[in-house]
Amino acid sequence: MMNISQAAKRTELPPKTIRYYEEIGLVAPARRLDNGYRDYSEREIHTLRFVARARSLGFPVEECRALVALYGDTTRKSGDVKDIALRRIAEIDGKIRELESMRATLGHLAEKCHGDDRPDCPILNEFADGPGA
Amino acid sequence: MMNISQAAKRTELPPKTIRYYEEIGLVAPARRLDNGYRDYSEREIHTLRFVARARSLGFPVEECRALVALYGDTTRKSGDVKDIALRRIAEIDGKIRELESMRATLGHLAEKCHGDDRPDCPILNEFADGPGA
DNA sequence: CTTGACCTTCCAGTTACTGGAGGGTCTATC
DNA sequence: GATAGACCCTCCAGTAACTGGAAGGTCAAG
Repeated sequence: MMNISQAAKRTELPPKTIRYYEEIGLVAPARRLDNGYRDYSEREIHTLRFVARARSLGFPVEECRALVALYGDTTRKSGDVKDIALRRIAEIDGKIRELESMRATLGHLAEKCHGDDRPDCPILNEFADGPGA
Repeated sequence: MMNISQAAKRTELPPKTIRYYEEIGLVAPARRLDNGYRDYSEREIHTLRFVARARSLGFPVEECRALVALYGDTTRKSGDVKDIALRRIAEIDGKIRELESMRATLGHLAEKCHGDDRPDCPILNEFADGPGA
């Protein structure tokens, strides 16, 4: 008799998110009690946690779906899982590079800006006239 | 007589995006020709480029709105601009840290995974049983 | 028996576009 | 003048992954 808010506590996912994962078929529909309430077993908590961990590492929901399927497939090849992970790593690396480039540009600009009551502002100037103009 | 696709080339924004920015009031509505086509002047190209640069540095559209307003306000305080930039930098730093943490975890896991035809997979194991289980 | 905290479903909104349908316009060519 | 291809317009729907809220049923305590 574990209702959705208990499941939420155990998985650290909000109830809304659990319902959502069920709705999109990322996890199997929960058993229902006579009153219509969802009832969770350890098995489902386990799957929800699996998904929560994958999501927290940045895997998009569709890849979580694939990962859940691989997890349930005892004939899987670990190479398939690793491929997904490596692709994800490459994406993360790309995003980090992009953010670091933004961070560097913004850092330089902020340094050059007095940040006082006067209107003169190198940040706006660069936005207006382009890099290094 | 600069139509939207010319403006798109000059600003490196897709025509759809330019229309969108107009629709949400991020930029002023373009003048229209008799046939209903938008017609852009240098002034608008300038603003669109301003927005494009701010967006490329990761400022959300709403902050771009604020930045455009500050740009047009000759009585602005550069401190207000700098505040926005510093907040943005803090956000970027937070995202970078988050991504680096994901990256580290995934890197370790991928290293430990053979990535061959066998089903045994430390990545799935960790997703299933939690960190360090 | 009522209050408050649950639960349910369904709908709308978020961010910043992007794709596509349906339809008008312009330019060049036949 | 007709047609083709490349434009332009508007409006609607969809994306990712939820989140908030309304409307209404349920349950446990007092």
